[in-house]
Amino acid sequence: MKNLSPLVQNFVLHFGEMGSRWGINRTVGQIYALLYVSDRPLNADEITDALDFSRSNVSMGLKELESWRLVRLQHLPGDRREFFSAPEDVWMIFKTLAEERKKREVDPTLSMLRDAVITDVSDAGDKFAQQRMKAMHDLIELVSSWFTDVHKLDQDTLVQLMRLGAKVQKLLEFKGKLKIVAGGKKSAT
Amino acid sequence: MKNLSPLVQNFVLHFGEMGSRWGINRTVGQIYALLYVSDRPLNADEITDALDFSRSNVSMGLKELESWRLVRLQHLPGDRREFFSAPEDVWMIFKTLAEERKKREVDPTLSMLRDAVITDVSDAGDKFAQQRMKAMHDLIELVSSWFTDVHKLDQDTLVQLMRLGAKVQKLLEFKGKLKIVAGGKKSAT
DNA sequence: CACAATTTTCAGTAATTACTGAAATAACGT
DNA sequence: ACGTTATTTCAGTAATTACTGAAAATTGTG
Repeated sequence: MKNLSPLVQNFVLHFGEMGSRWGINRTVGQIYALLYVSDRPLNADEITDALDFSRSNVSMGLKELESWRLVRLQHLPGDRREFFSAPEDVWMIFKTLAEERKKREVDPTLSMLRDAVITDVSDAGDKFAQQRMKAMHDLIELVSSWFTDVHKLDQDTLVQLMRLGAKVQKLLEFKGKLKIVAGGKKSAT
Repeated sequence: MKNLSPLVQNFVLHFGEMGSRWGINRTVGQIYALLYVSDRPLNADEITDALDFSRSNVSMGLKELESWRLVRLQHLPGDRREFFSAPEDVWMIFKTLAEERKKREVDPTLSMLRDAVITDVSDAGDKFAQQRMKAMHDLIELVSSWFTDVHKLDQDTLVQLMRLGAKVQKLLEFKGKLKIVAGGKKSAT
């Protein structure tokens, strides 16, 4: 790791370690971290140079980051090389990450569960297993469609909701009461 | 994989694959899946038998699942062996998982970022990097403290909130208006 | 189109992580 | 305390995943 300040080096190394706890490997994590804190787009050689692993590894790492939509490729005028940068908006990054993980991990599971619960089974053990799968399916579906829904909200609303935290309960209770008063027959569900 | 119905076998295999995308390895994923759909606690030998890998591997896998608080150990009267089961409440499972991941992945990152942003730096590049780290820190802190907060809500409230989805925006707008009317000086933040 | 610069691919190898079997330890009943 | 049964540990090995260097492919330029 050449030419990296201790501050950046530390950040990069941490992301390397963390990366390997997720599906992403160490070098990919480091490349992303480097791009994230860089004040300008970097080309593959600069990354190779800064992080000290092979040029081909950087190439593969960048490909992987592109598949996660976490880096943007751009060309600088009068320069033939490809430059990479990490989008600046942290909320956008968060959303992208959530979307990709959902696509790769949640959706396949959901579809497996959906198939499983509509299978005809006679065995008592299978019946029980199916109930359990249904419970899991319903939870995942609820949470993940909530996620998709909430993605549509603009950033300010999202921040407002987060800041509200557990106090959202009061708001929901209040909403319940409103419904009773307004609708008469509707209960506070 | 002996004595497993196709339904269960499929579920178990899927969890094995998925497990390896997370930090958890294939066998641990399979053990959990098996316990999750089982209608009674199982002992280590039964698991070994059903999944066809070594007794010692099962032992290690169970230890790992215990460290994630995803399985419960219990003793059956008149039986010396240890029996394991997966807690039934899916919301509880989800919360446990979120808590553990937060503890293992988010908290260390947060603490690294906190240290990084309070470091004194003079270099312009470092100053920029620090800004970026601050943005990341603030987002993670917001989301993760929201998580902690929301954990305290009872299940029904949580489900209600999720069902509301993007409509929560209306509620927040309404809340804003209320504040203006009631407080006079308070703005709808 | 030929050449130079850049990026990608991929077979081979290194490093890491997962798994096993045997031995050690622990838990219990007599 | 002894023997039996259950569980854990751990060194060795297998399997997987990550990384490299050299060669191939691609891209742009005169």
